[in-house]
Amino acid sequence: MTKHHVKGWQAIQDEVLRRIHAREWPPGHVIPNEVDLAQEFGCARATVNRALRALAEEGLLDRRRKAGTRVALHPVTRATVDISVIRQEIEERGQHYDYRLLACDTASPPAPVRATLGAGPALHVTALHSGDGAPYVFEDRWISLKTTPDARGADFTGISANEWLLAHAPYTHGDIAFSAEAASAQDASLLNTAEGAPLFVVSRTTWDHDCAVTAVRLAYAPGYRIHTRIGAQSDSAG
Amino acid sequence: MTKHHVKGWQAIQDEVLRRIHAREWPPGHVIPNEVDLAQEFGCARATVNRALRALAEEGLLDRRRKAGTRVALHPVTRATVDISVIRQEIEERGQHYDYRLLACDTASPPAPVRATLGAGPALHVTALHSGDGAPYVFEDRWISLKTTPDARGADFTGISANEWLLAHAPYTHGDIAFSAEAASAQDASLLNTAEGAPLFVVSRTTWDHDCAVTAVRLAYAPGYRIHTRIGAQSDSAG
DNA sequence: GATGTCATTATGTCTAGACATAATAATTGC
DNA sequence: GCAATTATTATGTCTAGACATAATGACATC
Repeated sequence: MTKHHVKGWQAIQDEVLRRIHAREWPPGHVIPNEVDLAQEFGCARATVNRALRALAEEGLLDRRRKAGTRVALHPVTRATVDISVIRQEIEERGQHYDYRLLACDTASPPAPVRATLGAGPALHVTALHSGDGAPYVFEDRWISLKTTPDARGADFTGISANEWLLAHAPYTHGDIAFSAEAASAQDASLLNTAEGAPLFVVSRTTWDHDCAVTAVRLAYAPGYRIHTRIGAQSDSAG
Repeated sequence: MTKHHVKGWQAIQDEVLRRIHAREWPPGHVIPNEVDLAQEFGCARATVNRALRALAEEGLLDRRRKAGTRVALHPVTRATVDISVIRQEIEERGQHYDYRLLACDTASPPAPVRATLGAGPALHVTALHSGDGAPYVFEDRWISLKTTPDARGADFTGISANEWLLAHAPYTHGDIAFSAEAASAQDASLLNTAEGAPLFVVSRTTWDHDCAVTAVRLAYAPGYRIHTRIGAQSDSAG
């Protein structure tokens, strides 16, 4: 009813956020429709739509045609993790980046890799990325030579496979998994830790349409953690 | 120049994506401005804006006023991880959810927790969540009684602190870290594994404006992995 | 040469109105 | 009563035009 006459869709978002947070609109509550809100805020419906859509994308609101907009009942915490190039990741910590190629052979990948990468010939590249001389992450990668034949002639001593692929092999979608693994003998010796030590491992596979491009296992040195913030938005604590 | 006359902003997004992917617009390339693209696609500028803005939010395009829009040079892989309520997480795996409260005391939190949660009195809640009888995750939580005094009277035997807070304690923002830790003696006995075993650990702290609400450490049973897809969009493989 | 102003440019956002679409509610026919 | 049809409703999207804003480049000034 009150005309707030705020300016911009962000101000509307803030006000909606405030009401959710203040439990004026508790979880599950159906909020007024866009036309009513537009009138209340003294703006066009498109502006309200912009604000509500953004909140829905963040998982805070559930929107369904005809049914209306309601405050999310199971506010799924949506954490966005930015994964950059390893060199960049190390340099952002203010450390000197160092890279060492360990091996690079054409081989037939083991069964678990072959399951995702396909049966064709593949390039097996292993490398160690270091920060200020200390081992940072061990990269164990398989590149499909069927999808990316150019990789055969690439020289991974100067540029990491990580970055070479960035520049030469596009992909359409991928698949990431985070897990904790016990360090193998190889992991341990490379990362300068004990066998069996808990390592943070990122496993990634990328596809170009239907063809798998590369599968990589990144084993980080002990102490590594991925850190991210959730929301300047609101939900409920859980 | 060619009029494609596609329908909808998603079709425009697809076409832009195709050009990026086909290296017609390589990384770093400045793409035509919105007005020109709108003319090419035979639509309003707002529609082009919608498509490009979505791609920029995904990290694929860099947009700056006046400078124009260019294909991202360092395509940061942006993985969004959805973290739901533990009960839901287990039930989605088709398992029977079981919850057991281990302890619930008012105490002064240890230094590392106190650093984030503040010096006031806090409730220490520990619990074990299981799926089909097998231990799934060990929850070790501190709740600030200054921020959430109601927690003192709550009964966490029937409902987990995880879910109680969802319903009673709103938050504005938070902080998540994923790491790999060696199982402590307590972790090991509860999760039915060996001491020193690699565990996937999620550490989360949430705030309500300036006041910390709760800090929790979730130690998952061995084998746990967080899994997510990246992009139906395009980038480069890395 | 260094600095400050102004015009230009591309994106950012807003408006008012329109049609599309999906899901629900009401109504009709059997 | 039950099923099929129709109306209603709220969101989804698009349009054409407008002004705002930030960054750049050109020009003028010191």
